[in-house]
Amino acid sequence: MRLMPPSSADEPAAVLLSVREEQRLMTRRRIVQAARRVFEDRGYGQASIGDITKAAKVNRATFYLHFANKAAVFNEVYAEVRQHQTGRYWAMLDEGLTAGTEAALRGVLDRALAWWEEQAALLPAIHEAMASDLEVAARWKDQLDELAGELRGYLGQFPEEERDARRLRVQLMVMQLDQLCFRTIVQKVFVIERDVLLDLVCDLWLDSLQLRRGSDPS
Amino acid sequence: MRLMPPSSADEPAAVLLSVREEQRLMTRRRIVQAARRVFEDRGYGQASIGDITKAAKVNRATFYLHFANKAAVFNEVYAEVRQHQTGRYWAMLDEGLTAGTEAALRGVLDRALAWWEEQAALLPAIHEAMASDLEVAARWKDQLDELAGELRGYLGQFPEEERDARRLRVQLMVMQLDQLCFRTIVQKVFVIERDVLLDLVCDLWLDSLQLRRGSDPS
Amino acid sequence: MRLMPPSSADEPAAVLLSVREEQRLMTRRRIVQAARRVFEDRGYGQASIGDITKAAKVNRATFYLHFANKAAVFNEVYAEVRQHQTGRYWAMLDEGLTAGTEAALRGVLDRALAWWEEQAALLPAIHEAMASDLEVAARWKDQLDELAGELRGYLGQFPEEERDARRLRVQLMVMQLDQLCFRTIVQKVFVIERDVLLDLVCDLWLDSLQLRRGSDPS
Amino acid sequence: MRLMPPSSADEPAAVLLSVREEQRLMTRRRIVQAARRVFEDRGYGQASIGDITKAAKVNRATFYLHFANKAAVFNEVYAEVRQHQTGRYWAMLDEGLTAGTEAALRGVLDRALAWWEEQAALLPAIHEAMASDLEVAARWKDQLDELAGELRGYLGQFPEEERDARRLRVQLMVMQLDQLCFRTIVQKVFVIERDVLLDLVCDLWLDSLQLRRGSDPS
DNA sequence: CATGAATGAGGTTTCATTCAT
DNA sequence: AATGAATGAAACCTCATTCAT
Repeated sequence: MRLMPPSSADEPAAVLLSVREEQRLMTRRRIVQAARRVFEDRGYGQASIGDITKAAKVNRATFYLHFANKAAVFNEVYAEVRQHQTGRYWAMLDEGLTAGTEAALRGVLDRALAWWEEQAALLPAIHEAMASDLEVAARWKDQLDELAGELRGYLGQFPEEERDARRLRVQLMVMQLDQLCFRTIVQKVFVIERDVLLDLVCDLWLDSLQLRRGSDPS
Repeated sequence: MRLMPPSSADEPAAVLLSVREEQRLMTRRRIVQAARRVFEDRGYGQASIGDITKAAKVNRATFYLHFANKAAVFNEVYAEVRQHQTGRYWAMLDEGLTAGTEAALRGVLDRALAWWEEQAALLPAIHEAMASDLEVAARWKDQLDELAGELRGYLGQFPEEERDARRLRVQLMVMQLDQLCFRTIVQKVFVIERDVLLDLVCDLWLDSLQLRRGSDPS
Repeated sequence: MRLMPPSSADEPAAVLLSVREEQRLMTRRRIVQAARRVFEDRGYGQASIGDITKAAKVNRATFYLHFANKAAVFNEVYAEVRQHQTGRYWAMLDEGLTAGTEAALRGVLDRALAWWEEQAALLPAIHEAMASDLEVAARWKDQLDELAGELRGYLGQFPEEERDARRLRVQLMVMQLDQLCFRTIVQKVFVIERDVLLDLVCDLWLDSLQLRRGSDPS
Repeated sequence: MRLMPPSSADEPAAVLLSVREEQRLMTRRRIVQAARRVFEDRGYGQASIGDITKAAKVNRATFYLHFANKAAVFNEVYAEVRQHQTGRYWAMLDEGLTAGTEAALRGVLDRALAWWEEQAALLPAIHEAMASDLEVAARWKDQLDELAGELRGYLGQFPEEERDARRLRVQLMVMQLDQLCFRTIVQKVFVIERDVLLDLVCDLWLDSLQLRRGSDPS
């Protein structure tokens, strides 16, 4: 599609992009950022492309130069969120589970809740998109699978034949946490204080994953 | 106003309705049933009122005579699903948990999966509506709370002060099951065989709810 | 249309009407009165039959039992207004013109303004109907012609051959007064104080109808 | 933004418009002209936007690109009519009144009648709109006020303190003429031959405005 | 590359009107 | 005589999308 990129683009960090290319990326960026704001304000279904282009101060037709449709921008917005999360989050979870102590687990879960609190604005849109758009749901599953890949420390503790079941369990617990956070933090349809919530979840994980309780003794 | 109904009308329960009333209810019923079909086919967001009235072979204006908008019919469709579920399902769950044996629990969860399999067609719409419509989400929460009310047998086993936490745990496990079923049975984004799924969930519940494992009697 | 009115109806005042007939008239009356209120509130075009039946607390279908359409009720409402006006108003005008003095004329015009002020609420609807409905416009012309019939005193002063032109002139002046009142009193698009308005019109009539000015001497 | 227009664009009056602009104006023009035809055929209230776009062979959405609603196009149509009238008409009236002779006045009024005859088709819509839409009524008042501004010749004949009253009188006579023309020429609810009408009006104006009758010289 | 203009396809809603009761 | 239910037509409006510039 690009005809004359004078040299290799997208390798390291600060390659020289042609002026055009740079403008193009900037516009794309503007659209993505505007889209995020719009999705936060209006959710997924209610957000129209008109809303997005208006927010980005870009012509509606320009949008179609960069994205095929609403789902496409949404995926880009969502990808950013996931990128931000994935690296740290999962690795941390592995550490916490490997340590296996209540304190470690609590730390991890506390961070998870914090992440939810930060992202609260965008999450209704994400849930909506996930419920209505199979493609988005598939991405979410990918993420759960990435998680599986990161659990090397934790899974290493178990004999080969148990690992699949263990991995699945953790995935289920994460899924449950997701739901819970969504209903309590985002939708507020479930009303529990943060501390109580944290205690509850922590206890539940300890039992469900059969981790040693409380005092990690000698 | 009614001149001639020679004897008591409208007392007990399944009384003679006036002809008018009956026709009216039939039309309403047709709309609700058609709506269900449409929601099953197209999900919530993509379903238009035109689709529904076309399916019900009823004039568009007639729809508005019975319902204020799409959300209103949806609520009626959803209410039917819940009614169908609630009575049996929760009571059964209470029994299973009270028995506390793996076999009993497995039986219950098997029934739950069966329910999900039956309802699979409508569930995408339900999830969509729940994600985008706070009111529908609130109904879902109500249902979880009804559940709590039915757990008399199970909760009775615990001392007063533990009950709240226990109740919450069960609710969380149900929530998790919901999610899991949705992703595996409905969206099929998670691929697990039914047996494996059942084993997994059963084990997880036993641990999470700290029920006695396997053979109880002997 | 009436099958069994036991005796002549509509002659004097208190003929015995059959019960049905009486109910019928009452309903009709309710509709007309409600219609008037609605026309006053919303004008002619914006008033819907639904508005009227809602205001009359009568079923929409009932409306069609009494009137063919909106124009039909409007005509009945309008007829009442005209009835109320015609008798006094025109006779008075004849007297004023016959007297021919400024004082007399001023009295008449003052009453005319008062009438406009009273009717202000309904007039926008009347004007609207008159502009869009030829039939209503025809009624208005009828009224102007009735006026002509009442001017016996005034026209009697002139020789036979002049009378037509004189009559026409008066009609034109009334028409002008109508317009003026509508713009000033009802639409308030023309802003003049009442006194100034009265002076102006009075002077204009004196000139236009060539009446003797001011002091009616000897 | 325009890079290459080598020399001055858009200065004087009938400049080169960009191709885009020109196309846009053409479309707008088509809509306005079609609207006029539709208003002539169906009046104001009965004319729908669908009628207009069908007549213009333009998509309904295109309409909304150019106008906010029916009232907006109507105002543009009406503005054209007024533009066409204003310049000549009022100036002519001033001349006629300044001359003050019956012949001159008759000439003016004859032209006025001719204007009404030309515009007859659109006038029902105009009256309708004026009756139901206060904004349109306000424009009509503006026009009467413009008239006032043009009467320099005529008003100059009177002492300062009389001018206001004189101006108002002329305005009233114009208003009356409007009404009369509407009822006779457009609605034909008043039936008078053109000559008789002209005589009548002419005489009436002479008296009302106290102009010298008939023979001017001597 | 970006844009203004135009389109077509729907969607929701409101009305006037007619039947069967 | 009065009504509740149903209808069909149409109105208005909004969106996603595509051209020509």
